[in-house]
Amino acid sequence: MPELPEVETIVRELKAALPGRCVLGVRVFRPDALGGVPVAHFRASLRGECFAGVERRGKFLVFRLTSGRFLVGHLRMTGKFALVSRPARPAPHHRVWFELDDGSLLVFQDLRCFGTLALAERLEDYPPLARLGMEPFSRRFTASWLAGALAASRTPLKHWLMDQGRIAGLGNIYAAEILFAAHLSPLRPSAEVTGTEAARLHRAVRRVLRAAIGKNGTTISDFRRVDEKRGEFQDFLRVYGKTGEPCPVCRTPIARIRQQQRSSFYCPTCQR
DNA sequence: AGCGGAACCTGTCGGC
DNA sequence: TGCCGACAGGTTCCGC
Repeated sequence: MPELPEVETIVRELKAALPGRCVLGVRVFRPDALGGVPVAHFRASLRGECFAGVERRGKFLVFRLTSGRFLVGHLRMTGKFALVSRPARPAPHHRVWFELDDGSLLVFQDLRCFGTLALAERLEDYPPLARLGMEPFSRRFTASWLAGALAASRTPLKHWLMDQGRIAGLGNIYAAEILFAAHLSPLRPSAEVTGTEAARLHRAVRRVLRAAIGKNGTTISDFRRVDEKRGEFQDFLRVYGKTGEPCPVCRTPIARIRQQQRSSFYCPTCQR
């Protein structure tokens, strides 16, 4: 589910509600969400903690706690955070409850159980975060940086864009949409991208992500915002999931291929 | 360096 | 109706 725009949407909504709230209690219904950390330790560490802030790094959610420590979450395919009033019992996919001091509940739920929660003393000590590459909205993400980074690899563009160690936050949907916007084939070896094309790709990355954030992300089947509302960017997708439908620019049927065990969607005419 | 495959786990959908 | 395979927004690890 969640790529950068969906995580950004959730972070913005949590940021509006969570800072200042404190954790009265933690209930863990699915211990494997904790990446091997013993449940007792996780609960004891968080009880009494207060939220100071919520940020996004790549597709990770970073909860800054008043003690100076961090709770770091990754939603993988089907994870969600929701702020709800406390139900009598956990819903089927509820994994962890954080009971807050205003009577509300921060719920981590995850149908497929790929998502993770972790505690970190310092962010740089948490390897999954340390491995991440460039933030697309960082000032250091420039067309010339992109051109140089692309030149260093021959991997196909689609795969290149989804490599979190290069640019952090792009997944299968937005890699496809960005390549369509940039008129570049997902199959193109990254080192063969010219300077002009790299500049086009750079603009497309920011333009597509900004548009998707503006529409609160993409809900294909089960992405939900913090308040259970759906995103709206699915109505603006141009190639993702559109196999056989006419390209919005040239009417060529959108093609679907397999790359790195993932589906890629593109227009064979517009994207070269 | 880069690729294919498998693994983690659950649910849905289409075909027969 | 039922069974079976394919597929799903992600990441990591292993072998070639």
